[in-house]
Amino acid sequence: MARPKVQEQQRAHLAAAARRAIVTHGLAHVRIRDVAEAAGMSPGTVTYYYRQLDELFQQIYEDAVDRFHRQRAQAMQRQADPAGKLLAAIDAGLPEGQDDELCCLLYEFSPQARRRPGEAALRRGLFDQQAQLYADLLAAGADQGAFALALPAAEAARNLVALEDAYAYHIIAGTSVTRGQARDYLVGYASYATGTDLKRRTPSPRRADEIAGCVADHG
Amino acid sequence: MARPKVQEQQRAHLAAAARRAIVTHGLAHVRIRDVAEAAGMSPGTVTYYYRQLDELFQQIYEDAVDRFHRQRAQAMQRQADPAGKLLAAIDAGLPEGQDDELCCLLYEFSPQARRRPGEAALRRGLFDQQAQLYADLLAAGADQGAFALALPAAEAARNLVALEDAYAYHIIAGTSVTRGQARDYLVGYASYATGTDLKRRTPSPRRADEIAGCVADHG
Amino acid sequence: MARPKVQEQQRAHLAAAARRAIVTHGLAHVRIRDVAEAAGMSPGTVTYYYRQLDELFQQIYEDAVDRFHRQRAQAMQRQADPAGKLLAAIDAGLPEGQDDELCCLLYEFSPQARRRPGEAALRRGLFDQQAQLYADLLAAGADQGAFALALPAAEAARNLVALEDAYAYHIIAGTSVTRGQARDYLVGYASYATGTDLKRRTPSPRRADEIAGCVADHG
Amino acid sequence: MARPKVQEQQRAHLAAAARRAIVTHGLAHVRIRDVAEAAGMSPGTVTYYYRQLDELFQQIYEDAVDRFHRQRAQAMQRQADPAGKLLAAIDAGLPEGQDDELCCLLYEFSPQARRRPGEAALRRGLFDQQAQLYADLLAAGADQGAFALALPAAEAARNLVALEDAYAYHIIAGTSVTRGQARDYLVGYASYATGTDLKRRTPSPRRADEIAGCVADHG
DNA sequence: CATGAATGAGCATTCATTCAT
DNA sequence: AATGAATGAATGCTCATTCAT
Repeated sequence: MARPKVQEQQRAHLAAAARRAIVTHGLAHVRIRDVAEAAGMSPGTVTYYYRQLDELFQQIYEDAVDRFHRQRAQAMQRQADPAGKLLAAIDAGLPEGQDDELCCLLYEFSPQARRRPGEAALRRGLFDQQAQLYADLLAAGADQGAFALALPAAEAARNLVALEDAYAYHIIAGTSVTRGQARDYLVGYASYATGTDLKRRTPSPRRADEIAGCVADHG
Repeated sequence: MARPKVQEQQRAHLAAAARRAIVTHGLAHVRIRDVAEAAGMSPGTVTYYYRQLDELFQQIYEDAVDRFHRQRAQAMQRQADPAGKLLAAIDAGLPEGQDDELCCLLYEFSPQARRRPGEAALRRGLFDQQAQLYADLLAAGADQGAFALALPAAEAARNLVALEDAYAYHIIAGTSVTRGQARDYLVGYASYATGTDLKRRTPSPRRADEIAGCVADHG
Repeated sequence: MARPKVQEQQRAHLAAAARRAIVTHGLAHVRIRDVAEAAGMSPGTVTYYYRQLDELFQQIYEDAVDRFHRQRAQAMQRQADPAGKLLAAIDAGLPEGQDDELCCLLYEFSPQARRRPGEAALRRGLFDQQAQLYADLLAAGADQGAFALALPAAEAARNLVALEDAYAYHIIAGTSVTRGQARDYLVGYASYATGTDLKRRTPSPRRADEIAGCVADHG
Repeated sequence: MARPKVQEQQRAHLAAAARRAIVTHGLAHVRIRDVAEAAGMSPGTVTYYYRQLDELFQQIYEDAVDRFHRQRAQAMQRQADPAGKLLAAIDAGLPEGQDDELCCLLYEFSPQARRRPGEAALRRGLFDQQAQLYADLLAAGADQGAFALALPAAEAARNLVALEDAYAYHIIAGTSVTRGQARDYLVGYASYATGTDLKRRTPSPRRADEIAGCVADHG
C-alpha cells in the first residue's frame, strides 16, 4: 500500500466514470474527455492518473469479468437447495435491462477477443468459470437426487451459459427477446436438463444491494 | 466517347476490401487507409466511391445480415427431408473457423446495436428471420410426422438460434468451445427438441463453392 | 479564328454557367463541380476547356465590367434629350433586383481589387468610365442649356456613380434600401445637380431585350 | 492549484490575428495556418480556442460592425456644434488609407450578405445605424437653426452614408478616388444638404489614439 | 471531343499528450 | 494534486488535376 489512499480513491472514481463513459459512448468511441466529463474532472487529470488509457480499460475489463462471476457465485450461495441455486444463477446471469452496466461492458469488449490474446483468455476463463458453476451445481443436485440429468452436466452447463450469453445480448441491444422471455426459455431448458419443473418456483429476484454494488464506485 | 462506367464493380471490390480490413483491424480501428491498402488503391479512391465511410460500413453490415440469412436458407433448400434441413441449418449457422468473415463481421457490428437504432432493427430482423426459418422447419416436420416437438416450435427455434449465436462467438474468438463441440451441442439440443436422434445422420458440410463465393471479390 | 467554332461555343456556354455558379455559391466558394453542374457537363470537361479556373473567372470579370458599361452607354444613346439620357443612365446603373447577375458578379469580385493589381485597375477603369459618361452628359446638357449645374460636372458625376454603387449593393444584398427608394434618391440628387426637376418625367424602364442580353449565353 | 484562465485574453489575441490575416489574405482564402502564423501560435491552438473557424469569423464581423458604429458615435460626441459633429462623422466614416483594417474587414464580408441571412441583417443594421446618426444630427441641427435642410433628413442621411460607403471602397481598393477627394465630395454634399458652408471649417482629423485602439491587440 | 476514374495535395478538425503553474 | 494551455500527430474529407479510354 505504497500509494497514498487518496490516489486509490481517485483511480477508483475514474474507473467508475470510465465504465459509464464506455457504456454511453461505446468502447470504440470513448475519448479521454468523455471519461473526464463523467468523472467531473479535467482531461488532464485522467492522464495524470492513467498514463495510458488502455491500462484503465484493461483493468475495467478484468474487474468486470471478475465481478460478473463473483456476483453470480454469491447469488447461488444465498440459496439452500439445488433448484433455488439454479434459478438464482439464471437470474444473476441475465442483465437487469437495457442499461445493465456490467453486461454492457462485457459486450463492448467482446469483439477485441479475436485480436487480443489476453482478452481472449479472459473471455475463455469467464465462460469456463460460469460453466463450471453450473456443472458443479448440476452434479451436486444429481448426487443429492434433486436433479435427474437429461444430458451430461458439462454439456448442459455450457448450453445454459450459451443461452444466457445470447439472450443477454438481445436484452441489452433491445431486439426481439425480452428479459422475461429469456428467463422463461432458460428456466425451461434448465427444467429439461435437470428433469425437474423449475417453473413453478417463485422467482428469486436479484437483491437491491447487489444491483447497487454492481455500478458502485469502489472508492 | 466517354469512359465506360465501372462504378458498381469498383464499389463491390472496395466493399470486399473493407470487409477484410474490418476483420483484420476491427471495426473500431479501421481507417480509410486500411481499406485502401486492402483494395490496392489510394485512400482518395476510397472516398471517391464512398463519400462517407459510414455509408460503406452500413452497406457492409446490411449485406452481411442479408447474406447470412440467404446462405442458410439456400443450404436448407438443398436438403429434402426435415432432419436433413435441420442439420444443414445448423451447419450453415456456425462459422467455418476462427476467420469466418461473415460471422466476424456480424460480431464486429454487434456492440453498435445498443446505440444505433437502425442497426438494432437490423440485428433484430436477423434474429427473427433465423428463428422463423427454424420455427417453420420444426412446424413442417411436426406436421409431416418427422418431428415430435418437445416444446413450442417458436421457443425451440429461438433457443437454437441463441445457442448458435453464442457458440459462434466462441469459435471466432478462439475460446473454449470448438466448432465440433458446438455442432454436437446444437445437434443434441435439436434432437431433444424434435424428439429424433439426429446424431446418427451424416453431417452435411457446407459446400466449398459456397464458402468461396461468400468472401469472393466480385471485381 | 484558329479555334473551331464549336470550341468557342462551349467556352461561352461554360462562361455563362460559371457566372450562374458564382452568383449562386459566391466567388469564394465556387468549385469546378458547381460550374460543371450549372453547365450540365462533367467536371473533367470544365478543365478541358479552361486549364486554370482563374483564367475563366478573370475573363468573366472583364466581360462583366465591359458589359456593364456598354449596356449603360447604349441605354443612354436610345434617349434623345439630356434629361432622358440621365434617367436612362440611372436606371441602367441600378440592379433589376436581388438576383441581377451582372451586379452580383461585380460585387463578388470587388474584395479582390485590394490584392490583385489587375483587378484594381479594372475596377478603377469601370468607375472612371461610368463617371465620364455622366460627366459628358452633364457638360453637354449644360452646353445645350438643359442643365444648370449646381457643382462641377466631374464631381456631380462621381457622386452619382458612388450613390449608384452603394445603393446597388443594398438592393442585391437585400438590406434596407429598395430599388424604388434608391432610384428616387438618385433622381433627387441628379435633379439638384442639374438644376432640373427630373422627378416629373416618366421613368424609362430598362428594355426587355437588354435584360435578356444581360444574362444571355454568348454562344 | 490549477492554471489560471487566460482564455479571454487569448481569444482576443487570436481575433486580432485573424483580422490581420483576413485583411492580408482575403476572407475567401484565409486558412487556419494564416491565423496561427499571424498570432505566433500553432494551428492547433487556434482550434483550441475556436472549435469552428466560422465562429471566429462571425465574431470578428459582429465586432467590426459594432466598433465602426461606436467609433463614429464617439467622434461625434466629442464635437459641440452640429457642423463640427457633421464633419467628425464624415471623417470617422472614411478609411484612414488603403490599409484601414476596420473598413477592409467590412468589405471582405460584404459579398456574403447576399447568401447569409444573418450577415445581411447585420449589414442592414449597420447602414440603418449610420443613417440614423446622420438623420438625428441633421434634425437636431435644423431645430437649433444651424442647418437649413435642402431635403428630408432621412434622405440626406442615407445619401451621406451611401457616398461614404462607395468612396470608402475606392480608398481601400486604391482606385480613382483619394481620401482627400472623397472627403471634399462628402463635405460638399453635406454643405448642400444642410445649407451651410462646411468647407471653411478646419478639418477635425481622427485622433491618433483612436486609430491605434482600432487595430490594437488587446492581449 | 468528352468524361469517368483515379490520385494526391491541402485542409479543418479531433484528440492524446506534454507541461507550466 | 490538479488543470488549463498548448501542441502536433493522425485522420477524414474536399477538390483540382491528370489520364486512359
